[in-house]
Amino acid sequence: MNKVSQTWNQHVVKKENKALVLHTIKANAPISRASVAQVTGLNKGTVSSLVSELLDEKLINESGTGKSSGGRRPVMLLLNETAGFTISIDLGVNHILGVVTDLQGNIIHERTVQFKNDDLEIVLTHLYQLIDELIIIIPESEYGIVGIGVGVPGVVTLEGEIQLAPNLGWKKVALKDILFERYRVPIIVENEANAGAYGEKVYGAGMESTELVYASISFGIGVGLILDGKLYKGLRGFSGELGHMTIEKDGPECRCGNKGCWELYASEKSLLEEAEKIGFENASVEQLVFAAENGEAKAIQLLEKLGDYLGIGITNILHIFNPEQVVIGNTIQQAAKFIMPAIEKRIEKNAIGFNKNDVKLNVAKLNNHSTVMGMAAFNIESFFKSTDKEIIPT
Amino acid sequence: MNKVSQTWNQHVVKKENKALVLHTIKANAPISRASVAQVTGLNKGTVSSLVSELLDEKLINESGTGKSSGGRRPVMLLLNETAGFTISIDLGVNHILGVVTDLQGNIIHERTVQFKNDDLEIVLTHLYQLIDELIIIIPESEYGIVGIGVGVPGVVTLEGEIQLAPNLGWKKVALKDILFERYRVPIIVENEANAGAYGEKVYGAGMESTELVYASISFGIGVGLILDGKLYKGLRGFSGELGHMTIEKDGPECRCGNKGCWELYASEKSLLEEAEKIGFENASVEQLVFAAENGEAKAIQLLEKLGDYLGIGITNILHIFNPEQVVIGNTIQQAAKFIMPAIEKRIEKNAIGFNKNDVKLNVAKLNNHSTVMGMAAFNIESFFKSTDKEIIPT
DNA sequence: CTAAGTTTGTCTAGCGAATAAACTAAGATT
DNA sequence: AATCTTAGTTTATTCGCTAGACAAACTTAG
Repeated sequence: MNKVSQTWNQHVVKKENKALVLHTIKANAPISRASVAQVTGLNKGTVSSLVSELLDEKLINESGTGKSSGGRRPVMLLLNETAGFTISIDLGVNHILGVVTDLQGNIIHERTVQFKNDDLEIVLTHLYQLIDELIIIIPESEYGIVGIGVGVPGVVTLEGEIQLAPNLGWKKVALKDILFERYRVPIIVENEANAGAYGEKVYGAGMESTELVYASISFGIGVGLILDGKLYKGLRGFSGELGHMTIEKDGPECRCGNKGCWELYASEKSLLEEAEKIGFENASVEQLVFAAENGEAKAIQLLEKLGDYLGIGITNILHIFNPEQVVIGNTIQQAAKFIMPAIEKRIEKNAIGFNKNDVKLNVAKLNNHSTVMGMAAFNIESFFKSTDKEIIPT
Repeated sequence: MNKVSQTWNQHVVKKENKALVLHTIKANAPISRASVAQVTGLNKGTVSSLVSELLDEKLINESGTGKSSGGRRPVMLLLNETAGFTISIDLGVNHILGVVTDLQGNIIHERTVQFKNDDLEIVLTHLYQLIDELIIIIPESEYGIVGIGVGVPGVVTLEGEIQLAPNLGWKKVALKDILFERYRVPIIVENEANAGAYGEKVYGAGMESTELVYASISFGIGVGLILDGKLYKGLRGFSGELGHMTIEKDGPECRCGNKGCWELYASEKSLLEEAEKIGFENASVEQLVFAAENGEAKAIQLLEKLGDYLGIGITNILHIFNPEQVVIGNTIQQAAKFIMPAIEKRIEKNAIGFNKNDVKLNVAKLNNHSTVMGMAAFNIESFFKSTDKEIIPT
């Protein structure tokens, strides 16, 4: 018989309590030791000693005294947000968006590259160049670059290998290993919709929600699932392929091999194809929205039809997950004014009352930064986990 | 600011370690103290003292000495499975299945009632009578009836209120309160598919799986989700309404208000309606299977078509969740021989490789006992949780 | 049959981490 | 100025785990 389970001992207790104190300071800064004790339920003395360790590790700072509430004035504590920095990247089909954030998720610097050719070697060159430029900008700090995170439009395994990125034309790219080889810092590679979901949960529209579904509507459709407050990835990391959920069982064949997939009706690609058919030649979403805003009926109809199709899939989502919130993100956001009412109308008409009553439907609050901020959140979370002392086994 | 979080202290450590020891004994019985220490990673002395407490609480028993492996012979430990009993019930549309189980999930006694009239008052009378009969049978024990659990074909809130049971014609029935009022023991009311999923996970086909989707195919379709090893219920408990997932966007209207719902194509109801159309008057699933087994082409075709429709929805499930296992349960199991190959064929043809490669597709191993055993598992788990000492807050 | 080695299970001492309570510090209130 | 309040530190105590010693009970080898 093999040793199998996590045992519980005082090391674990300390680790968890320390993380709790750190998280409390991060979330409520500036805050005094006394308030931390009250919020967490820990004893004042315990908090004092944990805080002193966190100060030693430069993870937090004292920031002068606060206001008295009738007695001695408190010493306020802050997260030392510049103790380290993340490099967080949204790798898209024809652009890369890269940011440097501090440990609080504040964007220190931002940079975008546009390109046409999606060949792996070429994109990697752009990526290296972008990362190298961001690295130069990062100020000196205690922990330096705590991680590089990349969100990609494709299927990513739990091990950070891109299995398939159809819109880039990539297969089996071990991006995590490639980047680690080059930069020797912790690397996280994650699906773009998963990252977007997490970004909206941590910094965006979903800060109050634990059950959140993020629908990334762009060229294709990807969905990120936050269930019970955590990103849900499935057995191998391939969950959330709702773009390839059949909504028309005898519909046309999708390139994925399935039939009548949602993204054949409700993606940017399908929108632009429909537009082409009725005379909008080579149009972009932006142009269609512009036309719609100028009152062009054909454009308005196109967008509303798209919203209706989106509503069909989102109704399914409500029935499947009973989420607290559904967030619509990625490039389609530009058309929010026209699609959101159509989505709501479809849900209102079709969804089961219990499942639609308490749900909030929102546009991504971080705009085109959902993915990049999700990657930042992954990086930061992973860094703080690594600062917990290792448990020494016997 | 309010006290908000669980703090970690040595009471929690002890509670968790004790639960770990108990669970290890439950899962590996008969087992010696030494082996428990090895398996859990806890110190021998710690195990000894926790075991002695568990013995005092009559939750476990010593059962004589085991075989020596070259030294002193071990004292084997067993779960005291008869320290208490559960009453677990599957409340169906025209029958009630009730069982008494011990704490290991062994069925001690079983009883079924059939009826035609689904009026609440009448069904409750049957239910009371059944429970009363089961109570009489339960032997004297340390903890007595540790809980009554009822699985119902309907939408159940987190608070155990039946919001709607369409096939029973019930609305807003606070069954949990009603039963507690009468029996004064812990009551659990849960959706039938959720219970079935849990039953298969704990005692059935899914014992090795942490990501399991259980599709209960009967008059309607309900789905239970085991994600990350736990039952996933969504924000209010209404997840898993995959029966009302649109698979034909312009399909006929469902009584739920949506269009082209999966259960309009792939449920027992739809099967029997189709059968009626081609001359099987007033047939049952059983009769159709009988006909198919006798080589009647029309019956075979009907069942295969049903399997094909099921395959469409299950393909969606694979894309949405990337599960480890999909289990088909409830009354449709009788037709497994004909529908399973059709389901597999559809998945093979339509599902994305990544999502179908590692998935296991199975028929419920507990047959028509999935729900009842799930309720037993809920009861037992809830009982063991309640035996953990309370953490005294300061 | 005996001596040596092995395994099980208990016991004791010690350690780490949390708590309670006393204490110091520094303000507000009357 | 005297007293009350609140913040933060220090000390003593408690609790649960671990290590290691030890006794009991068994196997194995000569």
